Amino acid sequence: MPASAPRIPSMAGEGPLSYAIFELARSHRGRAAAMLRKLHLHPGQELLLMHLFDRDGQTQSELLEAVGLDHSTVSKSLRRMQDAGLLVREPAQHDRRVMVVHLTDKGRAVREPLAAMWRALEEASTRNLSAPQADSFVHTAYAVIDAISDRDEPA
Amino acid sequence: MPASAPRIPSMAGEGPLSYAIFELARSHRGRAAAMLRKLHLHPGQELLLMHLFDRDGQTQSELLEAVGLDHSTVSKSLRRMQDAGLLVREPAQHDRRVMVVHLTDKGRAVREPLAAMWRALEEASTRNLSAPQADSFVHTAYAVIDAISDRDEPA
DNA sequence: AATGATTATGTGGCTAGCCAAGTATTTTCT
DNA sequence: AGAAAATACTTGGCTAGCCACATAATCATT
Repeated sequence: MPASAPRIPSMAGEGPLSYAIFELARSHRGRAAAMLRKLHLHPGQELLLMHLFDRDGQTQSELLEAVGLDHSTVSKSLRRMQDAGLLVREPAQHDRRVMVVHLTDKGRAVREPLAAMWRALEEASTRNLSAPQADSFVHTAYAVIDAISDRDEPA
Repeated sequence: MPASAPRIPSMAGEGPLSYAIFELARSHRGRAAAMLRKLHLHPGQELLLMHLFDRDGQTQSELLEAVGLDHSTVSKSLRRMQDAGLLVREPAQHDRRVMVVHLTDKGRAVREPLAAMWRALEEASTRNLSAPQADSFVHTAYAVIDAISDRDEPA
């Protein structure tokens, strides 16, 4: 029992849904991080790998657009993943600014274990949930994402 | 339109709920970070403040237990918050290991703006949601939290 | 063709967060 | 009392992630 249920500060009552998202994110990330560590991955790296599994040889820009993170974050993560032997970056021929990212054998080898991790994480997360309840949750989650990422400055 | 909807990698299909939590966490954190920046706070600091608003003069251990983060994280955050003039740390009289944390006037001044931020964040998050839908979402979120933070190693 | 803008990426600097190791003080145990 | 263990906190080291600035290469414009 490491998590030691955090106490809820009274100000959280100003935003019950927001606070719930907050706590959920922390729990979920912690759990995912523990599972990823067994695959020798750091949180966030699995996202890049998953996009490369879908299409190897993407440029850094394409990946960055796909994951939606800052380009500096992606740049640094990819460098560390290259250092770890998961992938290789090479400048493109027709445009020497562009870096093309290719998985290595070691990178490709993570595919099945990573898929298994997602299944295990999903199983753990939905343990207390009925199927419709999970569906509804996912649906609402995307509605919230739409609501808060729509425009930058609300007004 | 900064967010630029990230593409969903096919492996996310192994864990639709987990992936939704993932994306929701990122959107929500980004939005909260932007709002907190206007209060000159960094993400995570508001949690510590909120607990101090409930009870000033807590020890570092009590705070750490309350927020559920690593003690080193709390230690560093509190130091930076002290540097920023939000709070003061002083060793306790009866036990000189213990650091007692007190809000400064500047720290207390953040209370109302922070509460307003939570209300604004909640309003933005629930914009597309009916009240029962939001309630149900929160309920499910805590069910997921219970499920994944229950025990450390599932088996 | 040369200049200026745009694009693609890298670097530095900051905070959050974790783990592991270290220090200091108190408590416990022999 | 003295030694060992537990407690409270700090520090160092690492990655993620952001912003801001810098660099290089391509494209556009005159």
